[in-house]
This record gives sequence, C-alpha cells and structure tokens, in this order.
Amino acid sequence: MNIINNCTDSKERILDKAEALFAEKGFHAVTVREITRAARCNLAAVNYHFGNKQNLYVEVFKSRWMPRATRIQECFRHALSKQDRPSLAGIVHAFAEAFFKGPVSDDEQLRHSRLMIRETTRTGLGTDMVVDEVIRPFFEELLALLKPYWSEKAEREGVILDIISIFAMVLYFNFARVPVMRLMGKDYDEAFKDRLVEHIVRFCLSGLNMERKGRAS
Amino acid sequence: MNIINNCTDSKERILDKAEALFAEKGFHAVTVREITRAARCNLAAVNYHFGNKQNLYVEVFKSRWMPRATRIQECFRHALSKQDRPSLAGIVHAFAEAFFKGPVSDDEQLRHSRLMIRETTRTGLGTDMVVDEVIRPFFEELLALLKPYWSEKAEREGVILDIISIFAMVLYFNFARVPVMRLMGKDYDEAFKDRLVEHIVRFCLSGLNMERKGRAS
DNA sequence: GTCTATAGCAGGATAGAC
DNA sequence: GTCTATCCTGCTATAGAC
Repeated sequence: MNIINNCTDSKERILDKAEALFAEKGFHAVTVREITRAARCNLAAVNYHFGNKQNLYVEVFKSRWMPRATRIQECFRHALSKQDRPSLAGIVHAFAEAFFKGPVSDDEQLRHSRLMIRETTRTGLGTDMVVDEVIRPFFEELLALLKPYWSEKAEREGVILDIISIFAMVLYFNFARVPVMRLMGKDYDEAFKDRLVEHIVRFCLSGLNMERKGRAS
Repeated sequence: MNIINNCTDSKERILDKAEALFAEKGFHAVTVREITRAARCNLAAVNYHFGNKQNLYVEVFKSRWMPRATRIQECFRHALSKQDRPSLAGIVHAFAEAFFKGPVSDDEQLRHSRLMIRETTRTGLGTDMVVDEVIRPFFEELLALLKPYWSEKAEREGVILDIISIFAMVLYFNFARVPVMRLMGKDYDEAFKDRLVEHIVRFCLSGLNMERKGRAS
C-alpha cells in the first residue's frame, strides 16, 4: 500500500494545473509548455495523455468542472432537504449559499465560475455538454421547485426570466469579484460572503432596498 | 470634396475589424493576419499604425469602446431629463433601456458587452482606464441619483450592492444572450428586448414575481 | 502610407530512446 | 509512462522598396 503509483499521477497533476491556468487566462493564452512546467512533468505528457491541447481542455470540464458542479447542486439539495417545507426564501438562500459557501475551496470556487463565464463567452469550441448535461437539467429542477409559488397570472416564460435572474445575481457576484472588491473596498472573506448571500436573497425576493415613491416612464 | 482620403482609412478599418474579432474570440485567439485580412489591408499595417498588437487592443478601447460607453450614458441621462422628477422605476427603466435599446446597433451592442466581460475576466492586461474613467464615474453618478430614495435604515454599502445588482441584471442579460436565447427559445428582437427591459425593471424593483408564502432558513 | 519579403521565434505535435 | 530532441507551422515584428 505504500507503493507510489505514478501511473496516473502526472495525468491528474496536469488536469489540476490546466484547469487553474485555463480559468485564469483562457484557452489560447495558456501554452502546453506552461501547463507541463506547472505540473512538473514533461512537455510530451499532454500529448501522451490527452492527444492534444484541445482534448485536454474538454477533459478538464469532464473530470473537474462537471463533477464539481454536481457537488454544488447536491449541496443545494441537501440544504433544501433539511427544510420541512421549503419557502421561497429558503430556496433562494440554499441556492446562493451552495455557490458562495458550498463544498469547494475559495480557489476552486473562483476558477469554477471563471471557466463557466469563459464558456459562456466562447464561440464554437463546443463544450455544449456543460449546458446539456449540467445546467439545463438543474434549471428544469429549479423550475419544478418554484412551480408551487407561481402566482396565477405568472406564465412560464416570466418564471424562466426570474430563474435566469437568480442565476445572474449569483454568477455575477461570483465572477466579477475583482470589480466588486474594488467598489466595496472589501475582500471576499467569509463575513463578506455571508453578506452577499443575504443581499442576493433579499434582492431576489423584494428588489431594491429603497422606499417606493410612485412610478413613472 | 470628392477626394478619397485613404490616409487614415485603413487605420479605421483595422480598428473596426479588430474590435469585432477581439470581442468575438478574445485577444489571444485573434491573429494580426486575421485582422488585416478582414480589414482588407496589409499585414504590416497594424505595426505601422499601432506599433504592436497589444497597442491596437488598447486603442480599440480608447477610440471605440469608451466613446460608445459615453454615448450610452448620455442616452440614459437624456431619458432621465425628460422625466420631470424621475421615479425609482424611471431611473432603472432609463438605465436598462439605454443598454438594450440605446444609440448603438445590435452588433455593436453585443460586441460592446462582450468586450466588457472579457476585460472583467482578464487578469493583468490592464485597461484600468475603462474602470477609472468610465465605469466608476458613472457608478458615482448613479449613487447620487439614488440617494434621495434610500430608506433611513439603508447604509451606503447596501446601496452599492443594490447598484451592482442592477448592473448585474443588465450586463448578464446582455452578454449571456446565447444561453438566454436557448433557454427562452427566442431571438433578441425588438419585442424581446422590450420584454427584457420590462422584466429587469420589475425584478429590480420588487424581486421575484411570485406569491410570498412566509420565510424560512 | 502601403506593400513584399523575411527575420526570428514560440507554439503544438511527434519520433524514438529509455 | 516518461524523457530528449526535433519538426514544422504559424505567429509577431521589422527592413526596405515603392
């Protein structure tokens, strides 16, 4: 049991470092040399294990990103299961908390959302499996969860826009950490994340925290 | 007056095509060859006019992105000036409408937000002037505009979070067009944009469009 | 200001020894 | 499975004619 198994070791190291670098700089800005250097292995290892750089990128999503997304979703479900009959606030809260205070380290959290944004922005490189296998099923799940709360007049399209909006809030505060920190003059420490979760829940439930003085336009 | 002035013409064409390509694919994925081919000029033209590829990128922001951002802001101010005493809804509406139905074409709109997201995601390449000269001043302007609407208990930090949230809604629905279109099964035509503006105003003002059934967690 | 030609280099990928 | 050495393509950047 003390035998050090190097067989798949370098492969794992490459996946780790590749994910970190792709998240930080994007696919084209990262070189294979950079990845193998960071993973302390040989240049040829990427082609040996993955065939080419592009396959490595896809493999990062398959073996790192998607399982992590699943873990976050499970964290969300677990939090819900602890509520006897989840309220609307409870659902949104569980959702935001799974993202900000979920089962992943802060570094992982950041690279996770950065990779997601890069994929959203990307054109063509085709990791559609991310949407088809992870995002959309979860989306449908949320839709079903929220269904009991629709008011009579709300139609499906409007509810979809609402759900996208919850996503927008969580994702934006995640990936736009740098400008948010600059504007707020705060780090993303635990206290601030608590604050963010609280803010997101409140905003999603009742909008701007201001007095309402009539409407116009 | 009929003399065709080619002096700065190719420079302008390069800036146009470079912006479109950088927005679509990102800095590293675009080659100088690709840009000059699209701009129908010689490979050497980029280095002649801008020194190098990096400078061209910065120049795209200076001469295209920032002026356009200014135009959008002016559109917002103009819409506000037509309201005698702008309401909260009027302010959010003018903001969303300036972004979605503002003074720029649909193509420009898309490339504008994509470039902004790419800059937000970027690490290091330093176009801080975008934040310092455009975003932050506008942010302060919004803060001052909303000040009369703070409830007594709201503190400055909370209001900043609120404003970031309005930005988050508008930006997300802009740059995430592709997944939004997939989820909604709709194009970003004028009718859908109207719908989006309406949704954003409502969501920012009163949150989820659902019945409230108590709170939990 | 625009072009051709090319220098000079960094990148992805592969062959083949161990 | 891991390494070294190397190929070759495609890139940025420049030199110099027009």
